[in-house]
Amino acid sequence: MSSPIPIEDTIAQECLAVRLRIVHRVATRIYDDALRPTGMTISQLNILVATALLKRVRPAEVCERLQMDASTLSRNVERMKAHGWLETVPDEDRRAQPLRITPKGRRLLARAKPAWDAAQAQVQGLLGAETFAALDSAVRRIHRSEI
Amino acid sequence: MSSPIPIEDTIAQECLAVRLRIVHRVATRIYDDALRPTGMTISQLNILVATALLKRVRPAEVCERLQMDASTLSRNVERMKAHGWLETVPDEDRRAQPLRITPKGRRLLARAKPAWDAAQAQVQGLLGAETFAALDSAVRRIHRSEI
DNA sequence: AAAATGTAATTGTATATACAAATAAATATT
DNA sequence: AATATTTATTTGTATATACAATTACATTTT
Repeated sequence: MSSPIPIEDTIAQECLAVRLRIVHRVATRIYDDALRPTGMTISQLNILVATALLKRVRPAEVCERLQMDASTLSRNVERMKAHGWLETVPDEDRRAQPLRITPKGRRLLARAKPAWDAAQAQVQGLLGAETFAALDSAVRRIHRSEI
Repeated sequence: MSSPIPIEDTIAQECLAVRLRIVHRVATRIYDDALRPTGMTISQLNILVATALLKRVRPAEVCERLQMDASTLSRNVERMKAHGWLETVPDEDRRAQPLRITPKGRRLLARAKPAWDAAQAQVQGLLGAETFAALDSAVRRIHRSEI
């Protein structure tokens, strides 16, 4: 006669979310600390990188890539435009507000690179090599499944 | 003569943070969607589980386990107390405000279990088996390194 | 014992996030 | 062509998060 396992034991032992969220908090803290002297956060750096990479990109495509709600991106872009790091360019479809990185944004990116290097190395050490591969394949699966 | 690789290419190809944050957003969406009928979020469920597991726990210990800032936990607990899911019990050290799950909180936990099961299965499928192991060992490393 | 230091938690303020609703413009339907 | 539907983005509102400062209490130092 064994007593049933309490719900909290099962969830604590198996929950993916709690582990993912812990790692997310720790990593965000490390990147944000490193980036603080640049005035940018890791969330904003990821948006800046996506924009620089795609040259000229609609908010909706950044949302798709980063799996971010459009309203979240909108507020982040608002702050980044206020800093002069991003700008909006006209589009044939007048609903669209394509984004482009500004020269000031490019300079910020160059200045932030060493801070990113340091944070990346620190988080890599904390998470272990297998974690990058796991996250990368998870992201690929997410992007494939959203077709 | 090869041109240098642009900063945005390097960061996009290697950044742990962007991958972690994408997976975090997707997983949070799935758990929160599943839990919505219960009135609880996955962040709150994780706090409820930690409290139930430890019977009677100081906020500072929950913060340590979940790697959450004390002010963040304070606001979350505030909401959960307003719902009647958690309560504060007295402590010898009068600075401390130990937490305990209420009977209402226990009933919520039981009611939320099937929703958690469904979300957990869905996220497991999306992230793949190797991801749980990677995250779990990362969390263990984080907890060990914070001694 | 008084003063200084340390610790636990909360409060002020800001960013990050998402859902729901609104707005504006393009496309499809009748 | 007028109406309906869809699409792109923003705005309203709420939770999640953290840093800095504050409050209240405990411990250590003098």
